Amino acid sequence: METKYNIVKQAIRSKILDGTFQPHQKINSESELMKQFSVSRHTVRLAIGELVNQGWLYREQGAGTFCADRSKEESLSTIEEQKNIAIITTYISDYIFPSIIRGVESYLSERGYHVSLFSTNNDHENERRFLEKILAQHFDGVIIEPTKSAISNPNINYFLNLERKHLPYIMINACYDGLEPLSLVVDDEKGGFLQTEHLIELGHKNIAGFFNSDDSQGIKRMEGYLKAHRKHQLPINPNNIIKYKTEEKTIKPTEELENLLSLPSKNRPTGLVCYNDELAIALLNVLRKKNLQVPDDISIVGFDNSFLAEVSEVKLTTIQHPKSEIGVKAGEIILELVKQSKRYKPNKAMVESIVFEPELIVRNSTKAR
Amino acid sequence: METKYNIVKQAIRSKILDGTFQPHQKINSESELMKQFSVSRHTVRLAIGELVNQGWLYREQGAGTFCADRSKEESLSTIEEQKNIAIITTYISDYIFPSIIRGVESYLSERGYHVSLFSTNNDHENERRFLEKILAQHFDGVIIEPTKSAISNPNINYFLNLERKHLPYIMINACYDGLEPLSLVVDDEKGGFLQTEHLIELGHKNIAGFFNSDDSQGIKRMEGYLKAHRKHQLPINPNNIIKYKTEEKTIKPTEELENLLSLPSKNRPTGLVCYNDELAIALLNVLRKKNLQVPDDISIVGFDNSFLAEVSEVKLTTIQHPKSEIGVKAGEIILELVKQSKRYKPNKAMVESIVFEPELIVRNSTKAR
DNA sequence: TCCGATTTGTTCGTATGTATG
DNA sequence: GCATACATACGAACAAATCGG
Repeated sequence: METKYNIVKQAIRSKILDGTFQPHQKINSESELMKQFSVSRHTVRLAIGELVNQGWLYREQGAGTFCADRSKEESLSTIEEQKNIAIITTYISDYIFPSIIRGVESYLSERGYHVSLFSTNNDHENERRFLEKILAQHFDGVIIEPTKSAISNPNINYFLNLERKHLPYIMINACYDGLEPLSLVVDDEKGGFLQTEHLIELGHKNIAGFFNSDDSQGIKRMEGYLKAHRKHQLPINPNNIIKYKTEEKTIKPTEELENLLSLPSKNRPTGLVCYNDELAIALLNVLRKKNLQVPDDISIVGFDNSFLAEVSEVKLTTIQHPKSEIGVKAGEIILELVKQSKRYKPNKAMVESIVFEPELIVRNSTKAR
Repeated sequence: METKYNIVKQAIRSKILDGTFQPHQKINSESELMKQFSVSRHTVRLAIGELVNQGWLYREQGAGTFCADRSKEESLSTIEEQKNIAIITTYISDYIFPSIIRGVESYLSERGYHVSLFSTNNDHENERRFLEKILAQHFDGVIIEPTKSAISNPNINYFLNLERKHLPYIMINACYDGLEPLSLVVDDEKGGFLQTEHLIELGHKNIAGFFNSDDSQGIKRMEGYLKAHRKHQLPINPNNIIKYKTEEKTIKPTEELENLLSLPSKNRPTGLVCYNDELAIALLNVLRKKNLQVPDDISIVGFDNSFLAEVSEVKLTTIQHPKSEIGVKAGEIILELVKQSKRYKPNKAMVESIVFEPELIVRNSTKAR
């Protein structure tokens, strides 16, 4: 689908969906589009022709081509309830997302709704594609887990367009800057704080922290790590803070840990604060290879209290994550918002963002020294 | 309305309306129409293009242009294509299903389709509810993982109804008796056979097998277990075969293992064949508590080669499961079926059921004795 | 009201790519 | 492998409608 006319077509469609072209607004003329895309007039006309046929545009000879107003048809089709909620996550199969999705699905399916699933694989381009699809088709609401929430988001226009179309959406796990939607998040800073303080209270003074720097969860957990150090007036060694991107997660943290372990023993960390349980398990593997005992030689704290925490011979000390509960709550809230938007009720402020309080789960991977 | 392309268009339309062109009949080719009306190819294409957009004709590259079957007003009333595939699984978050779902989603979303997710939690009543919803709304195809595939299915009528409505569906992992849909399954009997034979070839003579009896996978893996015993003329001790229902999975197998371990040492099994990796990990926990070493004291074989196999201190010997590959294949096949059903083509037998061949992955949880 | 620049509508020609049978 | 048929893309020309001055 990488034909020239399709490229032109999708580009125009995107500008409609992200709100650049408002209903009845004149779009670029054929000759302008020819220059912009370096294609022949025929190709431009083919692209526009299909969009006209699909009801996105209308043409007026001598005047120009205009963005159609789809709101009327849409309101017709939203009357017959679709009962369809979209959920966009970064990863489907990794780790805790299946639990969140299950929570959403179980709540919604009991109420006659169904869930359409979109996975961005942490790629903004995919996120954009899915938002376009959701805007173009009929969904009653959207639950979004932001992609790369730590960096600025190029798709903000689409979210604003969701608001313009009164399509309710909520965010889970994190939230983009510049948007103020309802959101369901864990207090990640406090989580990171609890992880670190636990080790400090056990007498550890040299604590390494491993944090994903792509999403805001990682950044906040790191801030909690720093806060705990400051509160207990423990000096922070910058070398003890390892930040990694998602793509590097299988290599960089383990390498960096090996570096830390090769230091002279007085400089070597005695405790590891991990971005999540998955990473904790990966680091545990490194420690095994080096014949280091957990928790006797080194303590390690995970995050999420996933099944991984109880799978190994060393049961992980970790932080509770709401997982499927967050999914159920997300289902509840989105349905309430859908109800409000259907009834055109001035919102009763019944629904509010929720911040889940993290909680330390102590198992066998940490020990006083 | 006396433009050339309009003349051509009306002429073709007339031939459809007066029955000269019957549904699915090939109409004159573009070059023939050029001669007939003495117009350029572009003009012919313009005329045909509009008729295609209005649903009078459909084109097939290389084959020709055909008269559409307008009797089905249903397909027309859903103006824009929904491109919506439903997937019904037993569990969303358990284990390997996320990988399968991810495979389906990644394949379909790249092709502009989206996936609606339904989870039965292994309950036929839910399965029925979802099938009703799918029949009532508009979906282009359905991927189903059967619920409790080992016992007879009360929802068979719904599947027959899917066929009546020409709604393509395929089954993954297992297949209901009495239906002959396309299906994607692992050769579970061979898998169970490989698990067991591996232990036999390592010199084990007393091998316990733990099988889920709800789904046909469990039954078939058990049959493979029996077959391996027979092939190697090893007597089968019925007490060594533990069958459990899904609801019992957290309790019964571990209890039964404890019973087996409390037997006098000569009757105690030295190898464990597990329904899947998840169970293997659960049994591994029991063995740890009893201070038994794997693989020195006892060998254990999993199934699925999931992430669980590599998470523990003992890396599991297990059987390869296609996981996300099965999802991708399911996506491929369902789209092919959708295409065929849309085009009303007699199926080209391009698509066939696939049986994935299992493969033994040897790691550290098994050892010769 | 008319003019001219702009914009879309119709039609032709040509060439190459790709799927089908 | 080959002819056929549709798909994509370039170029050119003139017609018809619109709009600002």
